[in-house]
Amino acid sequence: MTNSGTSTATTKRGRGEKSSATIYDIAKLAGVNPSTVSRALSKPGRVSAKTQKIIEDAAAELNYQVNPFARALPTGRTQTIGLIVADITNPTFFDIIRGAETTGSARDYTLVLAESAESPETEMTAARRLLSTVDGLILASPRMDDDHIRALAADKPVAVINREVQGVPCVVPDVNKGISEAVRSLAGHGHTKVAYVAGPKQSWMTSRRWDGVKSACEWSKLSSVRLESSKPTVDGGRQVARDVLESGATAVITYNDLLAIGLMQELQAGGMRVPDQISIVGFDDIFGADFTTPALTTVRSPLGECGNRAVTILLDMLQGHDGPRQAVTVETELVVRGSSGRLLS
Amino acid sequence: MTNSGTSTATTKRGRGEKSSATIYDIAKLAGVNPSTVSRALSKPGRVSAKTQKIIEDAAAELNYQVNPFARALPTGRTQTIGLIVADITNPTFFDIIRGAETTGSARDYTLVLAESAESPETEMTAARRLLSTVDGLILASPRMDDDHIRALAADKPVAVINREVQGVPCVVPDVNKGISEAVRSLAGHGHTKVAYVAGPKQSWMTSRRWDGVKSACEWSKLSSVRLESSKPTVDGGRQVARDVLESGATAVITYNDLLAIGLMQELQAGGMRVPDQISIVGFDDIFGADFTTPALTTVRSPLGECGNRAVTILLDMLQGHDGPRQAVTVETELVVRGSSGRLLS
DNA sequence: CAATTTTTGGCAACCGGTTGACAAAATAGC
DNA sequence: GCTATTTTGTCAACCGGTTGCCAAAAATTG
Repeated sequence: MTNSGTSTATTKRGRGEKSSATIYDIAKLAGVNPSTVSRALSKPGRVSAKTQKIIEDAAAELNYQVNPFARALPTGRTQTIGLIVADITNPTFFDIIRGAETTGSARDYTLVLAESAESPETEMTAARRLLSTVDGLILASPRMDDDHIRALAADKPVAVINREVQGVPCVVPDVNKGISEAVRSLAGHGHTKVAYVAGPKQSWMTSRRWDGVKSACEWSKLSSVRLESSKPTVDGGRQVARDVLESGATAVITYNDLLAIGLMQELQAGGMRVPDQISIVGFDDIFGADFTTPALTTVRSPLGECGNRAVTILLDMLQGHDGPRQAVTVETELVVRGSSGRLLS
Repeated sequence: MTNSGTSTATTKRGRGEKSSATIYDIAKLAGVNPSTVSRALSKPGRVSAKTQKIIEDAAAELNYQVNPFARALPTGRTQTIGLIVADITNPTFFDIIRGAETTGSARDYTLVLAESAESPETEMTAARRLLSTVDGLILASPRMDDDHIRALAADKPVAVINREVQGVPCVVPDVNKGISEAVRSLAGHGHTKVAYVAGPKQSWMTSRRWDGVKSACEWSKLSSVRLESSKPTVDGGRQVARDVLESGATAVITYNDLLAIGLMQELQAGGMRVPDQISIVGFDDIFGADFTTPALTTVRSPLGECGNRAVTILLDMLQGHDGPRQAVTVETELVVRGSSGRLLS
């Protein structure tokens, strides 16, 4: 039925767009059927070596590039992966994006980025929209609930970073290792009371980290207290400074680095000497964590590896392998800088 | 790639993929021809009001979502924009990305992100690859040469941020305004010699900023000297500290904030008091610029607006309007923080 | 009321690939 | 040399939309 091999090369194709070579052009140049060209380009081996060479040479001569839409239509595949992050300007996601992009590129996949702006509704909308054009989806610190995530995973392969969801492959930093190191370090410096400044209420990682802090303090026989913050930002850290002082804690572990930085700035502005009078430990080791004076001690999450592993899992699933049954964990580690140390008064 | 789509879901449509409604399903339910459905959905008005309603109701009942590949094939349109940045983890690009994404979303476009890793070759490869799937492309601080950029623009609409390219629409911060404010401020504080720490040699903006610094210093009768850095990073700033001291300058303007931050850290580690003994001014007001002690004085580029304007220009071009003949400029402004001030010794 | 014009929905070709089915050509086995 | 099997290229239907062309129906005009 389709007999477009008769239409001329340079006009009327791709209506209104600049024309470029198609498999029909290659077929004409190589003297074979377009289906043979398609097979040669997407299933080498199904075509003889001699024919394969003729077609490859013709494709090179015509500077042929496959039209991804035309290929996606019959196959449903687009060689793209979607990645949704909670906040595109939150540096926690930089290395996740970087790791995902690097691994995807290595396997000829393009990354499409979107953000949820911390809203479960916006996140779901973005996810549904992306799912129609990508092969698989990664959700980094997703805000929607587990059922919604599983519903998405029923459509196409989904991987989650920074949260465990039953039935969906996940990559999660093992926060307990880094927290244990942090608490051990603080105990060794003579601290006896640790405050934990929490993150967003709907964040799975907020309570995970609090659980880790509590457990580690119990182990090291330190007392611990949880303080709420209004938002996981520098400003949120500033706002919680009074609560921290009133808590009587001499060491603070925050939900993320931004809170730690804001807290440090506010305490220093009030005359507190860090770490002489209070030690501060952040989380994630984000970009800018070492800009402060003193530089921030923090629990580093290997976020690049999170991105890397999530993409690897996704692409394996796209190739027919089952996703891992249990969450893949990556290790955190304490990065000691100047903001934590021995109490001097 | 392996053919994992061997299992069928419910019917033989979308081979191997989960089926969903198409215009053929709507046509059957509404009792009209598929072409009528297509017209109703993409050209309301070309169909009678009565038929339009029947079709819209049927589409809603079937939870119909247009397949973007199928639509892209005959029209060449995908409702996506590509954005290539030089370094995805360089905070200069965060607000560009944010501004672009926000404006794109508002007009129903998806943003596809890629990076050039500061390499003209990688950038060209990414650009060629993106151009086959997006409607238009934005290059932020591109590293490829002008001819290559114009070649891309010959294929599809292209807009450039942070650089002027003849024949291609550009959005460029007017660095001279911010630089003039910075130099005026330094002159007012009694400084007489300003060092400029340059950025990447192939960066168009490097020399633009140097020209601005030179001119502003001449105007204010300050002497100026240009120092090279090995890379536009915190480490690059550290490495140039000795050169800065040897130059005898009492004020420094750097190519970007990262250089300023590294420089400040190294000078402070060597016992210099900022700003009492040397003033430091950065550029762009990136994320983390106010983490330092003292917080960094910097020339803010309205990067979000750059992203915003570039998308607006691109989408206007996609709707048939000509791009602006001259570069669109956005104003920079000096943000005075603690790292610049009066000399005290 | 008839002729003319406009509106509207259907037909089918097309976008650029993929792929099952088929038959011709090539190869292997007896 | 003949038969059976395998290899290989072609045919054409398909993926899910779009749209030029056409004719029937509806509306308008004289």
